[in-house]
Amino acid sequence: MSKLPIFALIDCNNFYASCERVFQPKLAQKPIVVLSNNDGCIIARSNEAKALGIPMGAPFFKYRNLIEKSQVKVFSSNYSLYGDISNRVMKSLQMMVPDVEIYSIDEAFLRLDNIAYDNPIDLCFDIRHKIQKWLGIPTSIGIAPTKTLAKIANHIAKKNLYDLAPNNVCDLRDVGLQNKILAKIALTEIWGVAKGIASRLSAVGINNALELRDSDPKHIRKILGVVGERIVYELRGVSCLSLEEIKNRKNILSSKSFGKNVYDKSELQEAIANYIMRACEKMRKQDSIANGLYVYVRTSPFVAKHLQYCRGESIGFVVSTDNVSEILKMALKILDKIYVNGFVYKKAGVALLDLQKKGQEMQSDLFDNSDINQQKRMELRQQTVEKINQIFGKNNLGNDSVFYAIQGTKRAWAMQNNNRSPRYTTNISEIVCAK
DNA sequence: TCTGGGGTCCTAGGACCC
DNA sequence: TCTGGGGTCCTAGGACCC
Repeated sequence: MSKLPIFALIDCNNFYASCERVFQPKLAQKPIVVLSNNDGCIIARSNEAKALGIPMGAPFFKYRNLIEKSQVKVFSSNYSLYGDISNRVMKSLQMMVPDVEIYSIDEAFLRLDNIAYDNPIDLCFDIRHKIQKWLGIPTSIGIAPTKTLAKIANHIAKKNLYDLAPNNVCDLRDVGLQNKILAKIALTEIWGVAKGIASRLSAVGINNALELRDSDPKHIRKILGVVGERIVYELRGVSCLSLEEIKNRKNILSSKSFGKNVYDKSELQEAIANYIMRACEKMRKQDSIANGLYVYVRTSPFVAKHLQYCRGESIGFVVSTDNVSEILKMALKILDKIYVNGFVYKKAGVALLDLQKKGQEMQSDLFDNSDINQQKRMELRQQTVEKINQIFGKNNLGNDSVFYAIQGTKRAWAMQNNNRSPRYTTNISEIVCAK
């Protein structure tokens, strides 16, 4: 019989809040919340803020009173900072463990078998200790024979449930322990099970992780499809999901709510143009080209007195492309079609669709008679613009050094983030200063 | 006054082909 | 009156994740 695999899931505790604390240590033990774009929703909370009863995802304005009264420190989201610290965490993990799958900005799966270390628990203690010491970020780790069980172990580790993880490391490899614990795990605590699937399961009398584990996989497949069947096996300790390599994105979105009401087409054009630039930048960074484009605009669904409007449209490209100015032109053409005067617009977005690796594109279309030399010139121009922007960065208004006129300079629609901390690690003018 | 953004995978059903 | 059957590809939409 072959050895069972050993998976670990490491998760940074209250990640965004912890990042803010790294540079403001006086905030240790203090309640912190971090807000979404436009300071709209609460998307991260320190333990102290959770204890005050502030829920995840709640609209900020609904809790403003409580937050002020309890002197909760409020931050707008600072993705340059979180992204940079995340990179450092992942790099550190890769130094300690050969097989790492970066799963999200604050989580990674590790394979702990087949490495020279006597006891995986000791290794995890060591990893936690080092991430804390090197980067100031607290973590929790769950260990188990499958990814799905490791997720559950991590859930236990984070809160030290049932006193199984006094050091924020929970080892759930033992079947006897699994038998005891899974009955206490709600369906929605299982990775891949949310409200919809949980209610379909309880309709057939399955109400916790143990009952799901002990169900007939074929029966579950009929109800939930192959995804559900896989969860049953994973809960049984039969690994169906392995570590995945970093894959290029297949779609890239850029969409944001506006910081104020928008009425004019010209402002929507500015916003769309800027979103296209961000999306193209990401696409070109991963060396992909797009086969399609989606653009949408909408009013706010929360303002009942305004007439609602939401419309998007996608197109497929005849020839796949990463040409920014061509994509921009097409996006503005879609906007012409979907824009209707008279609505109060609150959000817009673009998506580059069906991306593929550059250089692996299909043979050009027979009717593609665009001039190769012109294509080369445009590519060279784009690369030059990117180089200049890389060197000179953005101006105070948020524009790149070189940008399209249609991107505008007023950016009246742009989002608000009144409480953003400095970009300590990615912007030289905002670096910590010792006085 | 004020309600996030960015992803993935799977399935069902229609179009189309032989 | 009787009107095949099987396969693939594509797309929209649902469900989930962080």
